[in-house]
Amino acid sequence: MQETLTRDGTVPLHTQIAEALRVQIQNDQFKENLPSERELAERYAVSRMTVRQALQKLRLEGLIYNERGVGTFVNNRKIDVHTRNLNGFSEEMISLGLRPSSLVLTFRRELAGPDVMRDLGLGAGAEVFYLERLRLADDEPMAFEKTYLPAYLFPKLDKFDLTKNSLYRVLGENYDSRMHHAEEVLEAAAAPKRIAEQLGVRGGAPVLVVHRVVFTESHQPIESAHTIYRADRYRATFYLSKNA
Amino acid sequence: MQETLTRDGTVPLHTQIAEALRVQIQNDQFKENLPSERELAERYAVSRMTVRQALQKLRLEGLIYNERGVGTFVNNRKIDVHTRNLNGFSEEMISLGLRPSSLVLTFRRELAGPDVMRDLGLGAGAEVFYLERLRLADDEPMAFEKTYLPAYLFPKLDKFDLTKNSLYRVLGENYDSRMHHAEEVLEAAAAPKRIAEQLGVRGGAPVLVVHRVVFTESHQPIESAHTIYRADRYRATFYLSKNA
DNA sequence: TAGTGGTCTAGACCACTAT
DNA sequence: TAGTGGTCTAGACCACTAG
Repeated sequence: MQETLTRDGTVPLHTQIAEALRVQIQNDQFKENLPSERELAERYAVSRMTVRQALQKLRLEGLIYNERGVGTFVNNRKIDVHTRNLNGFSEEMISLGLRPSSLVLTFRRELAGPDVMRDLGLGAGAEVFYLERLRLADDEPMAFEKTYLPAYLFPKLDKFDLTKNSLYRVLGENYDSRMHHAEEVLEAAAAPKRIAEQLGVRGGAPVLVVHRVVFTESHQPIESAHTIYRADRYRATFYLSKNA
Repeated sequence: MQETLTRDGTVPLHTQIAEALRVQIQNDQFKENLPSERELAERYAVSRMTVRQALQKLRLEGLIYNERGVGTFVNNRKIDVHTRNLNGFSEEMISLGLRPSSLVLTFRRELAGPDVMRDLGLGAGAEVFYLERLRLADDEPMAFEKTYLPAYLFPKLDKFDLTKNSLYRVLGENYDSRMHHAEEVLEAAAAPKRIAEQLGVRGGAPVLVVHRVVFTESHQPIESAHTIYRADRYRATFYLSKNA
């Protein structure tokens, strides 16, 4: 069997192979063990190093693992890694089998505070867009989210309807600004009254606070966000590796 | 300048290069930008692919980042990534500049419960070692930790004094069992009374619960642990990447 | 012994950035 | 134009595992 890849240089071969394998894994095309690296190289008509690059990606997600001298195997634990969802709240909820929706509570331009200035690498007096959203999953409150974006990078951002459009899609399609990596700090807290009310929990109930700063490929910070999850509805899963 | 590496095959060249670069980065040997990949290849007398493997490791930790057509740069944000500390509590505390210590509260052999059986892939009736420790940083309670280990993998584990020896060191040196990767689930909770007392916080205070399952290279689970951190003392930092 | 993943080489071409 | 990182090739040898 010879699989064909797009070779016009727009999408790296290893990315295409990784995505193809991901689909096949999700559809249980492999019982447990994947074809050997040499066989995959032949199947996709690429070198073995290219196959290894594709497998490395899936390995770091915890989707597969290797045994020296034995082979490559599918990780049968059905983990849904938070890391994998560097695409935003909506995608993560969908992958969890939930229907996401949002309520925009606030959207305005304002002066950046000291923490936001530091996160986004801004100077004194810089302005940001401040977006406050209630995030729902299956129409039930899941998280309260405060997002800050540098105003100078996204002129006229307030012209977009963020009720209907994904923020990341707006940034990507209209400003050519795409997330590439991010820093996240997770901590536990007691819900302040105003946020507890929005989330539908009692004041002081435990919440998981995820503070995320998102960067482009050239390491420019484009977003600082605080997502306050209901502890009874959300847990964050990570996959750690000595190779990372 | 020609750097020499150990070439007896015991430690991969890319690992040695990564560690050498890590030290140089910590000592601010590079102002901001690293030498180019081609220059590093020459300096260490290896191929460029080997250098890239070393850099990939540091990139996934968030220690460095790349700009196409420009170069490789040190990430100046002083983040202390939780992922990097796949070595245990002690190492993580030291990297945070704190002095770690432990108090063993319980250490016994017992029948595995259903959750532990699932985590460790054990059958009904299997036994585990149960270890309960209070983890201190600078002599102040930081976390309460419950650890489960398959008894059949670690016979006579109870002969070791875990007050003085690192658990991971004991497993590595005496049972040749080394952690290679792990799954972690993080959630927020309210501290139950008994644990709150140990941690020195009021009952119901927010805590960050980290549930970790540790695997060897051949994907055998060797440990299931629940670490309950004081929310006022601990936050977990992660670095996420599209390449992972 | 045959097959596997882990490592490594010595090149190559590309798109991109800075000058 | 020169230099950079991103990608890819077509090999190679090794340690390891299974039969």
